[in-house]
Amino acid sequence: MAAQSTHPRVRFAPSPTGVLHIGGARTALYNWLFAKHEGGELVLRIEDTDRERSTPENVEQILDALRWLELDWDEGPISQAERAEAHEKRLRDLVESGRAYYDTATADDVRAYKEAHDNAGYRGQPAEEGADGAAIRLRVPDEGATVVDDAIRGEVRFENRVLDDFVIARGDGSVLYNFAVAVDDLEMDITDVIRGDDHLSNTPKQLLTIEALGGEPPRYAHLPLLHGPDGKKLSKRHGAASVQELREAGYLPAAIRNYIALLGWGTDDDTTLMSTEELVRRFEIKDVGTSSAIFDEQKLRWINGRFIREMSLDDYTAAVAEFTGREPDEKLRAACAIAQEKAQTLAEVWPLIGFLFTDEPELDEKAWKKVMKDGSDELLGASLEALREVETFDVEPIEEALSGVVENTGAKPGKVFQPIRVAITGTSISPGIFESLAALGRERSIERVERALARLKAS
RNA sequence: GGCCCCGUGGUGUAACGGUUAGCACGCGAGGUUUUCAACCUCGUAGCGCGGGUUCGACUCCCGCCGGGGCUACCA
Repeated sequence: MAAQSTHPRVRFAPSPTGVLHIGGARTALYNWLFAKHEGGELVLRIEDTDRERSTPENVEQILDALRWLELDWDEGPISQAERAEAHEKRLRDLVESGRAYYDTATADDVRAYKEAHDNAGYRGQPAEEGADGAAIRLRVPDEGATVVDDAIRGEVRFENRVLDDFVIARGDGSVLYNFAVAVDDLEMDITDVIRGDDHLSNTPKQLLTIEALGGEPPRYAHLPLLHGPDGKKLSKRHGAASVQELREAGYLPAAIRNYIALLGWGTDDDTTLMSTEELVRRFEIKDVGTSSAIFDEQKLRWINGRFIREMSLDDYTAAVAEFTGREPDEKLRAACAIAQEKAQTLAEVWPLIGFLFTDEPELDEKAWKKVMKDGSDELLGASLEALREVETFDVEPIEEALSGVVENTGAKPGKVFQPIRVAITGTSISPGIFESLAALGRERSIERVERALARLKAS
């Protein structure tokens, strides 16, 4: 096993498909939390031995998503291209030392071999060097076992006799992932690798490669995979499945960090809401669970709402400004002030305050029908009179005036307030009615109520 | 098929040989209330199945079932 280091070098390697999935985000977060908690450094390696997938644009999108999530790294991104020389050299070393050999066997050949040998691992016959299109395979020992000492699952044992001599380089000389990553981990002095469970079965290959190279392997930790609500692997079909989509849906980076940290890891004292600082302080890789989890957006919504309500007005205004592409000016700040308690996500804010930023709010006919009943015209008329007489158009005087209407008419508060709400916002859902009126201002409030009244009388 | 991992309410988790199986989201009811939220109270629902081991098993062992991963000259 790797030597204990007081200064861990942790590497993580998101797939550069252009989309940072929730699972990938969680892996990145755990790597980040681990590195911070242990006081080590985080190395970002791009898994781009597949050149078709990892276009520069895709890579940049992944980096963007990570930056937005506020997960920074100390070194990298390291790309395949800049490591090519090292890979070739190690490859040559292995062939020269006899630990790897040229082989022309096809996938069918390998299958046939296994069938003939009771599912034993494939063992090839070395071909002439440079034989046409020959790939290079690593020689796997026949005896013993390759054991992964996993920080989360404990020892996982793979019998060498069932492991194939696997291909480490293609016929054209280019190297394969399991070889490349093993060489990089070794040469870059990586001490800890935290990644998805789907790599557990690949780990013996990497272990064997490092062993053949005469190096010490890093410590591994394999995270259980994430699934969608149907228990299948999480994908776009399950709604928001990527960090980019979560961002568009109006979630806060800190809330996402809190939520996905809890997907597979929990505290011993039932704490749910945690600042990132607290996450860093409490995160222990050994406490990560072993069973796969299902991404549940409802709980994320709840956590996000809690984070929103705890933000300062300035931070909140800035977040809303960024999300809506507006200036975080006084006007927006005032609007945010009356809506902060109401929204679970940033996306829900604008529908609540948009009426303040338009001359004529869009009217929700359904809401109008539901609210404007018999007698609404009289109550609205009375409210209009009361509003006209308010001296200072602030929350308290407005409340006083409208409460007077409720008292004088003996109507239920809702009968008085809802028509006003629809009149000034166009909908039946809005921030507090007094706050909304005050924010809209005298002129516009009165004008809108007049307009509604006219429409009411006309019908 | 072979190899490997996993299995506590609908969801995320805690307890890990002895508790009325805890917490949170959700859901339901009530309260508060100018709408919607928020907030408060109460409630709902769980150890996949079958064998062992043990005085005692959610916890340990075995089998089964279920889910997932790998099994590429993909990553």
